[in-house]
Amino acid sequence: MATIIDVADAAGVSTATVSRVVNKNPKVDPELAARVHKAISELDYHPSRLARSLRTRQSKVWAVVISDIRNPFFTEMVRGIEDAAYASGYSIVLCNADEDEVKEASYLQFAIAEHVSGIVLAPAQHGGSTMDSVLERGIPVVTVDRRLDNYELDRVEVDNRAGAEQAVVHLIERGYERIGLIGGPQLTTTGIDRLAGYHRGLERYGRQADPRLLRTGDFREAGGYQQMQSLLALRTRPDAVFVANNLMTVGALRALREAGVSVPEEIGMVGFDDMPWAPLLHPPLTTVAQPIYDIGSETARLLLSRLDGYRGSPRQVILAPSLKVRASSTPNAIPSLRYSSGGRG
Amino acid sequence: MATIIDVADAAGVSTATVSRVVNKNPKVDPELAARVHKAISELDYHPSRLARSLRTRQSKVWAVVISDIRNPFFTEMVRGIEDAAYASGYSIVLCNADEDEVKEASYLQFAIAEHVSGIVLAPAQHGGSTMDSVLERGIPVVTVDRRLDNYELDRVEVDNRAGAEQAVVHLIERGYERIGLIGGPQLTTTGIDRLAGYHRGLERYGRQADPRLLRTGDFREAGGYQQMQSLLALRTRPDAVFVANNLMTVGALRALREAGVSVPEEIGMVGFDDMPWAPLLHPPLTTVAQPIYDIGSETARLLLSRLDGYRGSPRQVILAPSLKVRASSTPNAIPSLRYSSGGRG
DNA sequence: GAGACTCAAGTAATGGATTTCTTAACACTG
DNA sequence: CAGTGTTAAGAAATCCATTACTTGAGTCTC
Repeated sequence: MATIIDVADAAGVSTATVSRVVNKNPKVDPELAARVHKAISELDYHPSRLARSLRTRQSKVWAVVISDIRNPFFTEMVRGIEDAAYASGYSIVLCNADEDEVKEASYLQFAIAEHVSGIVLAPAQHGGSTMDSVLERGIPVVTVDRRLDNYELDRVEVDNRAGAEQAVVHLIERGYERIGLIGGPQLTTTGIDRLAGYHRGLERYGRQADPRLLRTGDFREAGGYQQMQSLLALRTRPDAVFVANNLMTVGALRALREAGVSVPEEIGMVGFDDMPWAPLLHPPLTTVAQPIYDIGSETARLLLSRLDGYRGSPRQVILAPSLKVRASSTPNAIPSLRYSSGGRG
Repeated sequence: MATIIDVADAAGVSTATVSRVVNKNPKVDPELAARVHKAISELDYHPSRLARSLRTRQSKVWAVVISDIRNPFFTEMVRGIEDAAYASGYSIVLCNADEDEVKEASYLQFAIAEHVSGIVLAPAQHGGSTMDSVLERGIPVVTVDRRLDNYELDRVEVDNRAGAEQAVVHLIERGYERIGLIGGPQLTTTGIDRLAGYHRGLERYGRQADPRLLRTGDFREAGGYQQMQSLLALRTRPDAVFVANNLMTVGALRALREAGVSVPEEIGMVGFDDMPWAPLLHPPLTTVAQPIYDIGSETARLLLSRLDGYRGSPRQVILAPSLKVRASSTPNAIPSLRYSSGGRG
């Protein structure tokens, strides 16, 4: 493997000159530059990022720490980040914290040690994550989807409260009376905000939440399944349920299917996060859709501006969710319509 | 940020001794070691991986180059890899080649430059990927899901041919006559093998493929949608379709839904790759299920054994797929049964 | 007790780049 | 033509750890 010294020797120049050529320093004699280029291609020389990073104290890499790689929401978001990063010459190291604060912390340590130039974080817990060591080192951080309440950072989210509120209002307007909730962990801001939106939706119609209909899941399929089973075990079941994320919705639907409960007749359903297969479910699922890819690209934009030297106060980008009404929440729909509506838009 | 020199000064020893303590070299005076440990924790010293990797010419990182991060198959597989890697002290850099050979090559270059200790690759093209530069450097590579025909490498796959064959045989036995195919790119071994399995399934019943019913997709949702539309435009449509991957199946189902075609009555469907939501679709989807997580952990196992010094000839691990029969392929099923069968197993 | 041997600890080379500082060549000015 | 300024190129320091080699103290043996 050729090093800069080999190239310098081959081209008959110093390593400094090779470095200048590689880094496109304009004040190099074109003839010398040509010799260097020739040597580089002949020796198939590729600068060691390791050595370069060690010296410059930065690498063109972002750490993207997400909470669950199996959640299609996050992977689609990562795509949005990656496209923007790639276009600006950055690579991404994807770290799956698995909703585990310890794993998250170890990945943040990794990011520091690796001298990444920026971090995107979807925190496992809103109050956790001691980011101090990261921030001390001046590494810019953007939180996405969820936020950290104890730090003032650039962040991108959707208006989770509004989204949940819309979902509940929609269910009320469709005539549902006993609206249950399978919420997210109260350690996450999305869990908190969506719960708040649920309450606000009810309040808008002068209703109060029935605590017996409230469940807290783990944002995973298994949690949705369990919590729905628990709701079904009630003496008086809810007649509709708002489920606060996509994976839990899958689990909840499975529980309903197994119990032979018909949707939307016996129980109406609205999920959070739209997915390509949502309209194909039985019945097609009403969801609160987030502009996932845009969330990713907005996040990248904020990080890029920091890396570009922006030193202003933290910004927040709040994107609007939108309700995709489909059959799972429309008991009074004409059956033939029920399956045709709700394209992916 | 503290360096090894700071620690050495604080503890009153040389950097060599600090390094020995950090690397758990047993021949260090316990008293000195204690002083070093004290200094390390007081200064909050973390060794620079960069410097360490530069010196040792290896880093405890694997590059995992997958072809499509939006495909849940790959993300679940990555989980399998990651769990095993993490347990052995390795981190993972996930690279999304996006079915693009150029991007794939650039990520492989990145992996070399980064001195990763191993590479997991799901190649975009079976004959492409000049792995020469990687292999020259002795970096162990395991291909997964798809293989590279021009290199002899450790690899993990499912028996794609058998899976496709099973799917087609199943459709025949359910009474379907004109069985179409939405296959994968013939640049991928999975695309090739699943096509071969399709043919073999037909042959087992003495049938021949009707070329008008064969379509080649791109393993993405949009491709499945288009190809299904194209099949629906035929004068004599197929009465069943085998779709060679999960995302294309979603697209194909969307096309059917939009065209108002009933499944399984007018057209029977079998998809490749089971997903949590497959039983929840309308109708519940028959699939060829792969042991995805196990594919990931087997891959990690092969890579770990190479890193452990194994120098033997390349191994192949072929896992068996299994057919999950659900309603989308069973036109004669008793309706009430149709929705209860097909748990996730 | 001198020479051989052990062994822990230190010194310094090393990995591969970047970058500050220095040098030398050249042009320009008075 | 001496003195100054400009500038490209080279020399060498630097980033931070690992490790081969060296040193020196202590042990052992005859």
